[in-house]
Amino acid sequence: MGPVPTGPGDILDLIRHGRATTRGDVLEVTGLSRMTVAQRLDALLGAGMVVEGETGQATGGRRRRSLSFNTSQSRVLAAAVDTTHTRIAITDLGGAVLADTEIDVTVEAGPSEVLDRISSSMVALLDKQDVTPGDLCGAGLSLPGPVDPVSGRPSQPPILPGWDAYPVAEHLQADLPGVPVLTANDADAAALGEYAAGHAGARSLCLVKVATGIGTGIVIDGRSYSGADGGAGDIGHVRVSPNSEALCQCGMQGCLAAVASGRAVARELTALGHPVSSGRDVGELLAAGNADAARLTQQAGRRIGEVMATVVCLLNPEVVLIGGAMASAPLLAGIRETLYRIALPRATRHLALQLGSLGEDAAVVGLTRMVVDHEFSAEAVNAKLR
Amino acid sequence: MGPVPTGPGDILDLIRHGRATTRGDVLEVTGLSRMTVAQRLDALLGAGMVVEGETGQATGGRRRRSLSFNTSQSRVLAAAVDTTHTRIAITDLGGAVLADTEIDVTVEAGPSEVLDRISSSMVALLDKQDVTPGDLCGAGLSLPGPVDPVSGRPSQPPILPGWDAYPVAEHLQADLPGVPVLTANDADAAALGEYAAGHAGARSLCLVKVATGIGTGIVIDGRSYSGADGGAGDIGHVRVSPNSEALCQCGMQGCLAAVASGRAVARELTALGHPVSSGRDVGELLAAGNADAARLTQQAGRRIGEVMATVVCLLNPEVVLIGGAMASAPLLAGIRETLYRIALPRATRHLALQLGSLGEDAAVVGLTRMVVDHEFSAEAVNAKLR
DNA sequence: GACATAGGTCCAGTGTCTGGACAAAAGTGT
DNA sequence: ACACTTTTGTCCAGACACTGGACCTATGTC
Repeated sequence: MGPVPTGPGDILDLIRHGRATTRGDVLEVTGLSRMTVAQRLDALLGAGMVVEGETGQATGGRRRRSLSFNTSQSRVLAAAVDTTHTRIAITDLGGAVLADTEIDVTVEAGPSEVLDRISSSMVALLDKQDVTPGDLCGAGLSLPGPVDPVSGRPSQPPILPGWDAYPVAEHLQADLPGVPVLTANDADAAALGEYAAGHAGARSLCLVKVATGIGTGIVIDGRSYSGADGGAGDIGHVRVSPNSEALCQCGMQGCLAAVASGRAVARELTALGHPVSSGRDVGELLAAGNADAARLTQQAGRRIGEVMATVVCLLNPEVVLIGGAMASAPLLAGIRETLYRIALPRATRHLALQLGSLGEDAAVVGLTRMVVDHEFSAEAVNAKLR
Repeated sequence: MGPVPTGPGDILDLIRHGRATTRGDVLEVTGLSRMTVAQRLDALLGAGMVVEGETGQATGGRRRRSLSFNTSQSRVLAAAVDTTHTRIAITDLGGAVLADTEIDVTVEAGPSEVLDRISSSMVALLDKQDVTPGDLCGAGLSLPGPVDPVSGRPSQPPILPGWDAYPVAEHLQADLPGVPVLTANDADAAALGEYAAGHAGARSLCLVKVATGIGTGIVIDGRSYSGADGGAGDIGHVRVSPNSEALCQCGMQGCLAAVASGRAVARELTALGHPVSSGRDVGELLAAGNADAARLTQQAGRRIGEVMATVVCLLNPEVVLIGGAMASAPLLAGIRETLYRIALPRATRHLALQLGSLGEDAAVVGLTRMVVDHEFSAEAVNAKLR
């Protein structure tokens, strides 16, 4: 067995991560000979993994042709499952959404029924767009609960009854012959999406998803960190109000989620005469400019900021983003207010705290990135190309 | 430039991390031919990086000779700086302390004076043990404050006046010609030490250092995580008692460190007639079986447990260890009590929460590990051995 | 002493990468 | 139009490194 010193995959990695954008760059970065680089690029161009473009750089001679990852060589099918609805999308390999749909299905119906419904919607979406499973390089699914990083299965999820250790990927694979299926936690996927879309250089990024529940996703050095058994980022059940009587879904009292989640804000809004129930409903009121919703959401943000102060001190992230259905100016203002007051100045000094840029698409984009990172890793590509 | 497909360094990595302990293992894991493996091992054995041992495995034929990293091929000089004293040690490459000394020097004296004193003590210790700088493969120094992961210099330390961005490594290098000097935060170093000594397989480990101050070190996948600018793990200034009037060193009120650190406990003990001031003093009272110290330390543990609940929810670590001068049964009991009551059951279900096993040596062992990881990385070894 | 396992070494063959030379392509200037 | 520059493609002999089989030695057990 001949070894693969510097295979095409390694070159692709350089190109995908922007460390080389022309042939000259590849030559310089790898130190390989021109012959070898030409060979590698032949393979990559031949396989359609890389495409050439033109750069307008006028240097007094022939212009160098730019190299870039071919994001339209195939598609990714992504499904972002949330408690009451699921977003399904077909994306190109850069995370651009080519087609999407949304179905109303509550996770409480259990994995078998939910996944069947997702599966048939996926097939319908593929059909409608004239995409066959063969056009897909992978599929991804995110869940609103912890996912074991090794097995890829739900890991003792608090709000997904009957889902524990359910073989999610295997279930979907039945309708997607030959397509690898990856799974992740929704906040983790969203964090990876925001990382890929706008903060690809950041050493550490933290996304707070505020919707019906509250959770965070952590990206360190470009890789999702999900903890020993997938439970990392679960800040919804941190005790913030020891004396509060607000009962949380988890059965405890005083959880952050019990006083600051979409569910909690919805309850307060209902009491004020705006009958809503989910974080998404609150988001709609916010978008409509409802003053009560803005005030209560900002108040929730202040409580979330308390916990985020600890998170920021502990992780010292470069970027903190706010996502989820309730992501909005009032929420950001509330979080910012408490965070900057409570946390050590040194921890917030270089911190970028802002709203996520992808909105509802974050998880879908993150899933695409996961699939692409997996299917176009140096090893995978080296294995594919002889 | 000939590439290095699978250099000796890669083989050493396998051996160092216990993924191959015999020649047969190396053959199987790498898939290389016997000839090549023999060549690589010749190089490693010849350079003294690997030594052979005997295994008593009776398999009905010739016994396989075990391969192990040669921990006595050279030495590491480690200095663990704490607020009032510094521990200096010479270790072998496995982290075993061969000689050590301690000097009383307060960091408030400023970097130049402190490092001069450390430097001369280092030289004295080397002389006494007949070790020359040439026998060292590296040196490490840990500081009780954030260290920038890129520059290796103190990064806006709250309690190290005058140390900000001071070129620590360069200062020490003057007396250690040709010896690479690495720097780290003390809790990070201690976490890495405990990881190396007893939890080498853990995906994520968190060490809480409770001494005069409170901080944590985080190890993920065998590598220290210190955040965007070295500030990760700084939980001492998380607000736990919003209404407390206890003023913290940092100028704020209600910090964890203000109510649960060694300094806080010492103050309370002094009020009870035991005149002490540092976390170390408290540790001595604890060791002597003082009941007041035990009670107050356990009480401090309860407060620390509150914050650790958040930490555990956020990071979902596999192992949490208690270290620092106040590490003791009462402290552990206090932390355990609150943590298991407050945190989500799923987060603590598989959690190993215990006292660190290295005590005062943790940081020194961690520094050794840092140096060894750096100097005997696959790339470094491949570069050294042709 | 027969047999099993671990390990060393020789050697021809294979395949990959180098590095220099040369040429073509695609620009810019006079 | 012509010379010059920069980027890229291609040819080729030589240098290396690794394979994989054969054969041998060392060190065990039964």
